Amino acid sequence: MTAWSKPRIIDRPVSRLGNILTTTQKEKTRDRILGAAEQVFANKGYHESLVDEIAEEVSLSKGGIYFHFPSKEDLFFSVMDRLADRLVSKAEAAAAQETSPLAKAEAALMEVLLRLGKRRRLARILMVQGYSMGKAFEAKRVEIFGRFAEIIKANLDEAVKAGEIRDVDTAIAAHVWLGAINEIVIRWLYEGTPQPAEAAESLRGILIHGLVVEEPTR
Amino acid sequence: MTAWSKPRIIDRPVSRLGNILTTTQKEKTRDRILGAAEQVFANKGYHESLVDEIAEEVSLSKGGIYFHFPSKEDLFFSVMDRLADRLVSKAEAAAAQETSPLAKAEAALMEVLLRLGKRRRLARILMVQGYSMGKAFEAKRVEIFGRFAEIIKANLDEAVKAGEIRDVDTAIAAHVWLGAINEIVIRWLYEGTPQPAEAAESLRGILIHGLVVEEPTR
Amino acid sequence: MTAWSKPRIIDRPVSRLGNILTTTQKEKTRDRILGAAEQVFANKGYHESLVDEIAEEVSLSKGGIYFHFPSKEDLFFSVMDRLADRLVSKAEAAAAQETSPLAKAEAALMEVLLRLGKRRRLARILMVQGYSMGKAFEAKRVEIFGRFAEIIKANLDEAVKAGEIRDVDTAIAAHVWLGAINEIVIRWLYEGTPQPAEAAESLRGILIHGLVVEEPTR
Amino acid sequence: MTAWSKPRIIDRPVSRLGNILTTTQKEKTRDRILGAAEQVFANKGYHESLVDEIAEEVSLSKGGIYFHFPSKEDLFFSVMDRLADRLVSKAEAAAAQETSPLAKAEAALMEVLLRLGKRRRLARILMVQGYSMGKAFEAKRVEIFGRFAEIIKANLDEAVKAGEIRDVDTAIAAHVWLGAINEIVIRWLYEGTPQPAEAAESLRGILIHGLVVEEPTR
DNA sequence: AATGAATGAGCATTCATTCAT
DNA sequence: AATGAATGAATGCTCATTCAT
Repeated sequence: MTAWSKPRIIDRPVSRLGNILTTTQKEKTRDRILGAAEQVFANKGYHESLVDEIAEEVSLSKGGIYFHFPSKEDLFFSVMDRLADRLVSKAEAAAAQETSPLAKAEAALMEVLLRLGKRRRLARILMVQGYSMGKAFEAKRVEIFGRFAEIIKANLDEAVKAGEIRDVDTAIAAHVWLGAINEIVIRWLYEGTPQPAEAAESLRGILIHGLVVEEPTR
Repeated sequence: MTAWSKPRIIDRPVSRLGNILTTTQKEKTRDRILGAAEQVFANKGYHESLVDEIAEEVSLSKGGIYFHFPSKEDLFFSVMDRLADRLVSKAEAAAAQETSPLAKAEAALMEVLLRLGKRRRLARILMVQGYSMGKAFEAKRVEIFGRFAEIIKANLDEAVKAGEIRDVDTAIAAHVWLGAINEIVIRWLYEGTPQPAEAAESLRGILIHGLVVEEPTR
Repeated sequence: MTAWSKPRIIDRPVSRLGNILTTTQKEKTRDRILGAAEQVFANKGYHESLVDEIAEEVSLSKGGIYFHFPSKEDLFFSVMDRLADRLVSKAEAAAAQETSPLAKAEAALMEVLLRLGKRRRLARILMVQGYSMGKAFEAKRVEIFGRFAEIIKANLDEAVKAGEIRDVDTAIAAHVWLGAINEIVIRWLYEGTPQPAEAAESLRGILIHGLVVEEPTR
Repeated sequence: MTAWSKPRIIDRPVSRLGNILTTTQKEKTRDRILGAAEQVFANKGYHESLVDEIAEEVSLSKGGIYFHFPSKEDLFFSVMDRLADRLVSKAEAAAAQETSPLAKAEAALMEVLLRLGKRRRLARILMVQGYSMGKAFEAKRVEIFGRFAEIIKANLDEAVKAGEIRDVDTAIAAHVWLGAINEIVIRWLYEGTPQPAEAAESLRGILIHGLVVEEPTR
């Protein structure tokens, strides 16, 4: 935050370089729409959100929305993508902070959990609303979860190579982790407790413990 | 009206035992509707399923459906409940076969996983469609998952007491388990692989391993 | 008219013969819709007619219309067909009154002309509105005109055989006749004059004269 | 605005002759639009043609179109007028080649028929699309047909005076001729056969024959 | 118990037109 | 002269629900 306060990228550097470095007015409006849509969709779900409401939220006419997005459906997808992009970036950044593969995986996981735990809206859209539509939509949720799973899996693979964890099916493990997060977050969303941050420690214990080398006798 | 005033031959068994042992015609129709609805909902999701379609499926008129169920919403809930009831029973039965608490929990979990893995329809409705509606509906999914979580948790609690597993937050553990199942099943639903039965072993390894006593050094 | 006053077909003879002789309630409503649609379409043209208006005209809800017709487009086609059917019947009946082939053709032609000349609504829909839409619709107009042309042509063919008229291309002749009617009626529709009935004599003279073998004295 | 205040080099020839001999840039663009519109309207009909499409066709923005034409409706009218003007000129030129009144009328008629027969686009717009709109538009078609009718009628009147043809109602006769052309062309448009050029001889035979005083030997 | 015709509120999408630049 | 983002009125169609029989 503070870092941003000094040098700033100028809003409309009209240069011969074209749009490479600039954010056009059109893009800004598009972004405002995305923001408003995110809010409305998170609050009311896809079906109960009206294009009119989103338009009102951005102080734009309904037609204005349709100038930027071909359909309500497409708009929803764009919202999901934007959220996922951000979350993936954060998760990757968190992973980059760590050195050991297992720690990287763990960091990514926790980053996602805690971030979802802080932003109900984000959580609602990513975890829940993705299902709210026909077949076409469900695929989107799967796609996005897949992206997260990839990150986790890649690190787990490294961890296996490094001998940090047992030689389990890392793809399944990655989905187990995500599934766990999903469930915890949803439960929080609907029952209000426990907050993801509170559940984090137990969750980490169970998940990590499930993979580490020390073969339990049982 | 007038036609009804005369005595008519009733085609359903009227016994003094009341409805305890008999299945009235009405109940049979209700059940047929439920079955048809289950199919349609599973295939097309709540919003894309039309009451007309369900009616057609049961060879009943739309009005006929409404004689048995007050609303489409209610019908959907009933379908979910019926499915959940059955699944819970199976899970409990599976648990009853085992003796050690951990084994009971594990058995219940696996039963659910494998059963979902065998019936896409069941899985789709329970795992996915529950979200497909407004706020009111989402709660249903949470409620049902809660029932499963309860069973798991109860057994895990016993397992803790028995010293079979570490003293973790069993509520969270239960949800981790369910979340894992959920994710694996959804992935299978959309990507077709791995089949739950195939993933079962890895899954079991990871989840059980995450709880058992043998403290790993890490 | 008067003929109808005595013996009448009963509205709902519920017999074992089923619907063969009866007009069901549904069919009556369908017919009322057709009538209202005919009026609205004739007055305002296809595009400027609203389904709402038609509904209002029949005192039915918009949904009611859609219960009977799958789309506005289909409704319009049905209106055209109904009108064409009637007109074709009349034309055939008129032809049947005559004995010589040429007289038959002539009678059919005149019947159509005069009937259109009496009912602006009929004329507007058949002659003009058929074009009011995309490709799909234009074909309808062509189809209907084709039906009329067939009748004329068939009789002209006979007339040729009978030596009543010259051996011209009867298909073209039939279309010339229809084109002439079309133009006269449209002109009347828009300029109000001359009324088809007034133009009939001149028209007949020109058209028949164009075909007969020798200078007819008539 | 400020930029415009300075004197600028004008790229269009400004002569004292005004616009009589020069075609301004603006007029050229206007013409290009007209050409593109003609194409689009002919292909898709008025309602299904979008201003956007026409704009794209001319490589102009939608706003650009509106700088030259006040409305889509007006643009369509202009297209019709342009086409009609050309066709009228040709018809008149063709008539001027002949000497006898009847031959003049006949020449004009044939010119129109054959020219329409060569250019589907022209035919579609003039014969069919004129109806494609509300009341206001239909009048245009009537107006244009009226112009053609006038030419025919004037010559027929002369022919009557000259004793070439019978003393029929020339207004009606003119419309009969046009109606015949109309129908033949439309039939060709939709059924592809016979081509106007092929039908011309039969058509001429029937129409002329319908007017001439005695059985023409021709 | 069931039918099926009818309701009516609901809504996404279209597109000609405008206007600041 | 031209752009293109934005407007906003317009409207066909859907579908859960009702209700007279």
